[in-house]
Amino acid sequence: MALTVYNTLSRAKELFQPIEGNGVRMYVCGPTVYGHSHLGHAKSYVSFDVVARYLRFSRYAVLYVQNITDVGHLTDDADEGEDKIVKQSRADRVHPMQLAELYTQSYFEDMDALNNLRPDISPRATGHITEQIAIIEELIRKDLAYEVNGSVYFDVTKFPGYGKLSGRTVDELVAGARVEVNPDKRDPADFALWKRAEPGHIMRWPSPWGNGFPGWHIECSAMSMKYLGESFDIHGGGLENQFPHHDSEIAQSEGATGKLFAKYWLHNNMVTVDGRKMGKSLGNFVTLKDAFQRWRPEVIRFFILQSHYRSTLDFSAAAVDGAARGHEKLVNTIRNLRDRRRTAGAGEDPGIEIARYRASFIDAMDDDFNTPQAIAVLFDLARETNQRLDSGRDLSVTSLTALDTLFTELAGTVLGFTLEADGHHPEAESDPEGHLVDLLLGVRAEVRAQKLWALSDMIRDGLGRLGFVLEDKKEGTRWKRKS
RNA sequence: GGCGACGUACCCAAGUGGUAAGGGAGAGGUCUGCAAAACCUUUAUGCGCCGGUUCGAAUCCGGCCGUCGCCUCCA
Repeated sequence: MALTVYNTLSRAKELFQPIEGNGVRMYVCGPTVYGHSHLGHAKSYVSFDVVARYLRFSRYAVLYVQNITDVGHLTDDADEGEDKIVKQSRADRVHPMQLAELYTQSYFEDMDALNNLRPDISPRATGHITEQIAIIEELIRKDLAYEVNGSVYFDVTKFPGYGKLSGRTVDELVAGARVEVNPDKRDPADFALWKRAEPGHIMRWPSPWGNGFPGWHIECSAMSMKYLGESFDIHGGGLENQFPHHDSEIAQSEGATGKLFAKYWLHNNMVTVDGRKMGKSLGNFVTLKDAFQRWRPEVIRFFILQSHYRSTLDFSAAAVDGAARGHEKLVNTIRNLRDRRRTAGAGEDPGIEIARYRASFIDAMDDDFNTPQAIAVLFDLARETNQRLDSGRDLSVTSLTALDTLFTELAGTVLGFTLEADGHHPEAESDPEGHLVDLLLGVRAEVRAQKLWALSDMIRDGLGRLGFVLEDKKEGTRWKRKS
């Protein structure tokens, strides 16, 4: 089977085929940095991280660009529209660039914690004003845009396909318009490419139309085409950005170049709370920094990947707790496997069909990145692995290593899980706390040899209260930190 | 009003024509001094409701009910 992806442009799953050879050029709409990232951001960027990881696993040469929007994201398109970063920076009494810097760093911190690989390029919108102006000039030259009072608007009536991504027509847009019509616009559906800066507006750049700042949509066109070329393979982003953002990107880019902009459009669905979208408007969002207080970042990642990227994911503490237990089961399996391998010799082969599991996993991922299905394969593999480990048979170090490699490849390389227990790593023991626990366990082993169970349980309960979980095995006692 | 999704067990969640994955929780059991971990058994004659097509439908078609998203900013 080959990789198929759901393309929003055709509203169907299509066979994935890069425009040129083996290279995949991929652009994903990054965050507007005026606040800490929340679970919704995590779903989007974990999803596309897995897309990039899986493409690389499938031997494509991926160039992944994800922008940082640090200017120009208007609260609306009317003249009252305000730059969200400017607005927040005024509230916080800091320079807009200071605010953008703070939340850019916060964003990377959170994404690193989630084990998302860094994009190959993370361009900033403010660093690409020249490129944005160039596109706007080209659009004016082609009569697809017009200047009014120092602002420039895209004329949607001149671009016949406007709305093709979201399946809208200009007529429908006008009929349902909820925004007061800006008198500068020729058509109510026209959108801003460049806005005149009012006196006192800090974020401003010189342009052929006077001092101003870029509109929201143009930065993605500028940065994607600069680094990926006029036509590239994948454009990703959140579902809610289909319109107007992505339709406008298509109009600007294809209007300027006359070429296909992006071949495949991938959109991830929303995180909901009690069935309602988690977002800034409703104020019902959970920041990642808060979530990480309660759950390990890897658990959040696991929770996200247990649903499909195109499905909504309903957040509740109970649901994440459930995911945490499932995640722990996989962690325990890896631990069981590695513990056994340390003492294994030239035993027998357990007869687990590694190739079959690998193929099932790939089938799932090939089907539009079906990570819930892929994780189900991992659970099946985990059950069979534990069965063999419990069977009492003497398993060979070779076969155990092969299983470990399989887990590391599928769960680790592709899905981005380390699946390491948070605690005892006998090979690399350098933390004093660990040595103290080991010391206590040595004492407890003596106590247990004398069958002084009350004393033994006292140590176990006491360590339990301090956050250490003990497991008495035939080979000795094992411990880990509570997750 | 327009456009688009979704509704699967107590919870989360796959499954787009062939007789309901996986995880959590619950119940019972094996192992254990007891736990923990792991394993085994078990938990939806049914996939919002009503019709239709078909040998066969959670999956296709029609209607209805409900929830949500987009049409202003949001991943």
